[in-house]
Amino acid sequence: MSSTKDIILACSLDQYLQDGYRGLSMRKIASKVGISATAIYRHYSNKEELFHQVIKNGFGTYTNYLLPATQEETAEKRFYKTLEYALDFVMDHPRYFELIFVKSDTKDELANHNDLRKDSKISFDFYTARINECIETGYFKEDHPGEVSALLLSSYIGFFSLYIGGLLPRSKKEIKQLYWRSVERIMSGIAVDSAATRNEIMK
Amino acid sequence: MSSTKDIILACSLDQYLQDGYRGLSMRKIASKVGISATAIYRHYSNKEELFHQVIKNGFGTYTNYLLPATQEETAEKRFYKTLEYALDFVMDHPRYFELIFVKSDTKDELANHNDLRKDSKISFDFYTARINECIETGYFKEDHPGEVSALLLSSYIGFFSLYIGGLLPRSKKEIKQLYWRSVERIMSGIAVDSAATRNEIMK
Amino acid sequence: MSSTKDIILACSLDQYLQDGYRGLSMRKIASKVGISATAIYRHYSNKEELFHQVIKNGFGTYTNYLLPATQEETAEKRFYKTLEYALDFVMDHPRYFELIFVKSDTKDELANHNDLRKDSKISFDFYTARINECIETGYFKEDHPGEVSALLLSSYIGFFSLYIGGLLPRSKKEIKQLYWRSVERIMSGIAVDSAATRNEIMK
Amino acid sequence: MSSTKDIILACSLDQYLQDGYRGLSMRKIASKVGISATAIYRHYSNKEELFHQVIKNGFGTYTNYLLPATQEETAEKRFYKTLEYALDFVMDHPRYFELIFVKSDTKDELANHNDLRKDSKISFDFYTARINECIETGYFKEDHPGEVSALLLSSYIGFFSLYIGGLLPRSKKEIKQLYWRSVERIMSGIAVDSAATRNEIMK
DNA sequence: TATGAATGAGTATTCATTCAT
DNA sequence: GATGAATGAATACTCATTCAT
Repeated sequence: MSSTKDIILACSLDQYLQDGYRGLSMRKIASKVGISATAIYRHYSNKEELFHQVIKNGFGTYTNYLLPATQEETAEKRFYKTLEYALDFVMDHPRYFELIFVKSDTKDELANHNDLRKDSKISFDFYTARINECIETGYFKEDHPGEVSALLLSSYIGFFSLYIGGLLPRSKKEIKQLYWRSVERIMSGIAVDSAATRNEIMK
Repeated sequence: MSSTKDIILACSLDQYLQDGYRGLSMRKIASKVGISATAIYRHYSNKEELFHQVIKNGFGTYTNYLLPATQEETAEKRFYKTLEYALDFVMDHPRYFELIFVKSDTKDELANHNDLRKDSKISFDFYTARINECIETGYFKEDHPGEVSALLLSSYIGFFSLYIGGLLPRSKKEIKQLYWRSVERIMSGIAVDSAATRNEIMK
Repeated sequence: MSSTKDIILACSLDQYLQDGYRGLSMRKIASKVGISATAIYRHYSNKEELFHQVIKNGFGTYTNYLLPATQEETAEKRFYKTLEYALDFVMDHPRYFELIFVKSDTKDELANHNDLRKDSKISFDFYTARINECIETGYFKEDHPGEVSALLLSSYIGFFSLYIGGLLPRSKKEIKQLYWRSVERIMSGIAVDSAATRNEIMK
Repeated sequence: MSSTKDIILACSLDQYLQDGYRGLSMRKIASKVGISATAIYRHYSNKEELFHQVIKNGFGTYTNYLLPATQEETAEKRFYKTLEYALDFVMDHPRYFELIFVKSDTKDELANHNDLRKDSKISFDFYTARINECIETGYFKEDHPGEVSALLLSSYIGFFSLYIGGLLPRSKKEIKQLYWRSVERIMSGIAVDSAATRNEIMK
């Protein structure tokens, strides 16, 4: 029971995922839907509103990838499943990933629309909640959950941003393995333990 | 003694940093420079070549920020100075950072132009070289330098991508402090040591 | 009840017949029609398609001039009526004649579009068919109909090409008479009969 | 001892012969010559004057092909050599042929410039002179030399116009043979002799 | 709900030409 | 003789949007 409105949205997404923002024109969308360009205005008052919905859907999809992680039994497993599902998401929908995490068009939207900010915050809070659990169970060091969450999300976004941009030229299989090795590095640290030395140098 | 050619370049950058790629039109650039739109073509054969130069300048600037790090005395200091200068760069030129690390327009350029790939590779190799030194001096754990480099660059890009996108709403001062705390976390790891457990869960 | 689409076509023709291909610009056409330049694109997807239609109309008109010749009773009359109608065509629509027989723009179109080639072939085949009849009835010498057709068409095109170009500066009436005298010459030959001599010289 | 002026002319010709009139731009010519676009204006006051000279050269070349025919011993041989050299010309320089016999740009020039008309008249008169000779020697029927000349030139132009336009798709060798067969047909006529019948039908 | 027609602003780019040097 | 800088008009074409139906 998908209304024309939904079909327009889906095709906009399609079009965006295929050609990027520059390929997202009302006419192309309309032709993909099979209606006239002007018909879109029946459902969305202008391009901005339409694109707004597209982004909203993007966040929704991402969230739907993550949520099942909550069904795992232990905090540790919930944490790792979250990482795994986030990996699945970017592997399944690389341009989706771009849409919500990389594109500046999206960031402009985020800056101007509170509802999208809320959506985007969900993923962040989801990470934070998982991390919090791990700290509480003693699996993670005592730390500030939000900041750890920021670190993990940063690494995730930066990592796949490089990959999608072609700056980590590996096969899908290799990139997955590298992803997990990177996770492991963040878990255990890359430096031989000498926090004292570091503090001194870092001032 | 800046020639028109240089002024065009500077204004293109300005225009790009202000409005993004969508706002980068020959006419707008020209009006910013104060010449006719067609006069640009005397200096750059087309928009692509002009944008290419803009990006090239971006990479150049970034590289110029990093290079002085090599003058430090020890591998550790060279490593931390690299991180510090990278921080300076993004603080001084946040939209520049976007230009070379985030914008997909740039990635398209990278995909098609070997010279830019080379430029972009420099920063990666620079990181790798610093890390390699730290491993050799025993300051870092034995590890694959390129992969550690990828992790650090990922975190850097993702972190400031979030910040610039407004998803880490902090003051300049706070973000710098958070940056260093994140570095420290990567150094020492976020998990209580139990690699065995991790391996089991992560399969 | 001529739609805007038809008016555009007519004005394109007008514009072309007036200024040649170099004067055939979307803007000029639009201003002639009395609509905005972009409105044309509602009806023709681009200049090429529009010009394609103009040419197609040209061939159509030409064919419509010739066809009635088939209604004559004898092969001879059908042949001469064909020549007469071809004359009428070029007299009524000299720039039309140019469009389909002279302009290299048209030839480019012909080279790239099979449908136009088909249209253009019609006139040739029409001639050939008329000639074939005349050979069969014994009115023409035994000969290769296609080659005779090529000769007649060549003469026709070259003759009026010269006329339109102003290199045969005569009145309309005079040019018609000269046309028929030229036809007569082709019919009966210009040389005193001495094929043997010719063969010798021509090797 | 070719001055820059001559080189510009040669390159304009080159450019024209290569890309047609639409490809004949001052900038392209200049780059071909190896000078700046504005330097052309030292030698030709504008594009029109330059193109004028190009056409003039075209006629000159054509004439140079024909002239040696006068050195034959008999009127008949001079006539056939003329036809042969005209064939050579179009085979050697098909785009040249186009320039002076087909292009409407040239015709516009002819219409506006007496000197070109004079040049163009030379070829016509040359034909006429050859034909006149043949009539006087009794090799051709008694006839109006100028009109016979027009017929021959018409056939020549139309024939190769079709060939160059791709409407007589034959090999170079075949087209030459067809050319001579067409000449033979014009010599001896295509109709079985029955001028009376013709006169009746043609009224 | 939807369409077809139309618009005006905008896109990159090419061109012949002028002018100061 | 020649150049480099610049211009203004023109090119085809795309776009989001409006309006009458």
